[in-house]
Amino acid sequence: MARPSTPKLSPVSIAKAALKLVDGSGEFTIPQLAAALKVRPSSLYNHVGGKGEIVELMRGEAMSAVQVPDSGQGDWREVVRGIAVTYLDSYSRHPRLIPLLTSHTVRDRTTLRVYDALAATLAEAGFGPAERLEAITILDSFVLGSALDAAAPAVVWEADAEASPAFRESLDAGLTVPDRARRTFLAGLEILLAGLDTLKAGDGAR
Amino acid sequence: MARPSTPKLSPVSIAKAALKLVDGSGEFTIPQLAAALKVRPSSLYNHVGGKGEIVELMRGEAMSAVQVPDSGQGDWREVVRGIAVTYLDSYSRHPRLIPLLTSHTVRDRTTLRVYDALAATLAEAGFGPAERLEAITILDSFVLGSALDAAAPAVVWEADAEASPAFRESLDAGLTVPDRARRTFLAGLEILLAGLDTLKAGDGAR
DNA sequence: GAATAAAACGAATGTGATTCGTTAAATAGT
DNA sequence: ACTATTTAACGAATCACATTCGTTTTATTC
Repeated sequence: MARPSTPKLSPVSIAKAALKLVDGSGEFTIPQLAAALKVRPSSLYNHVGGKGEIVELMRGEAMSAVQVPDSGQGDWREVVRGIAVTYLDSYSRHPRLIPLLTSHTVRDRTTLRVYDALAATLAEAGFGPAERLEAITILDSFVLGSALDAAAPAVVWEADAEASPAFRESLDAGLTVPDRARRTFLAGLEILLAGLDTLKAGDGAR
Repeated sequence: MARPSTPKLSPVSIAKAALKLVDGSGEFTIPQLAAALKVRPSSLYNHVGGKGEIVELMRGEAMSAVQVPDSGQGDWREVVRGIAVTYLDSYSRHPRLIPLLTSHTVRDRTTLRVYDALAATLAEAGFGPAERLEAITILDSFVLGSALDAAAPAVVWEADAEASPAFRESLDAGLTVPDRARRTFLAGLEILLAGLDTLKAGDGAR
């Protein structure tokens, strides 16, 4: 009952268990988590600093899958598209986690690596410094927003009695589409990729 | 001490006080809120159902500023642009509120009105039902993501030692730009507006 | 003017996050 | 091998928060 031969806990195992809870119910509590790990709540504090740190560990766990290409061969659009899709996918694997992450958006190593890769790719494609930042911000906003939308659809997905005909009709037509969120994301991404050139031609740092 | 001549509370006053707390510290608790209103915590429950409902009221309060045009005169881009900008602005007035909203799905009149207006405008512009939903989702994702980015800057706004040259250069060039977040949002919005036509030409309901 | 509803309060409950002291097992140092 | 130290579990205790309930007093309604 005191110290076991082989530790029952570790930061990673805690993060994984917490992630499973969040995937299931959208939230987690320390007692729940402890129960899932067959441990008393206080035991967790021998491995992690607190609930906030557990959230950070979950972020790391969810982002660990993101791989960025070695940079710069082929069309820049190809590279950026690949990064954006991977990025969204790793969010989408744990949709209910996203609301927890948005509370204190700390950027970790993985995320920074993504920005570096994007910046390098865009630089090579002829984007100036300020234009790069603009392009990255736009892409990032869209990915994050899309992930959020997939997690907790901004629209009530039932045709309310109060919705206008034009809108209800859209809901009826759109909701049957499988993989809707992802398809829509891809469509939006294409539009952005096609249009980012205008930044280049534009006024630079303004 | 019992029932006062003139009520000290109302749903709106509660929402406003809560909004003030959130604007300040990014969160709010019932005791805090009660203290700010010079009232005991339990008194709040005579006016609102619980903390979740207070969050919904805050959403309504933040959205109350959004005005949607009567629909359909002038270029649809003009109308959509106007809605998107107002939408972002009302989020941006209360940046720290956004994380609280993302947990919960929307059921708010005001917000629904915005979607209705968008749907009507796009319908008139020749977008089919499914295409409308796609366009709305894309725009909404971008606005929400941009608001989040403005709230808690996605990038660590100091050139980390670890950042690549291409990225650091971008930071140096971009961070001096005043009103950066908003300008970038407008640039991205233009790209989306210019590109949404491709959805129309596209495959419709697929 | 009596009955009812509204709006404040205080007390109490239940749960969650966190801290601390204790204990026993593993590990390191000699 | 023996001792000292660290590690990792536990239980008890604390504090804060969200919420409920019963009570009281004041408005409002009939």
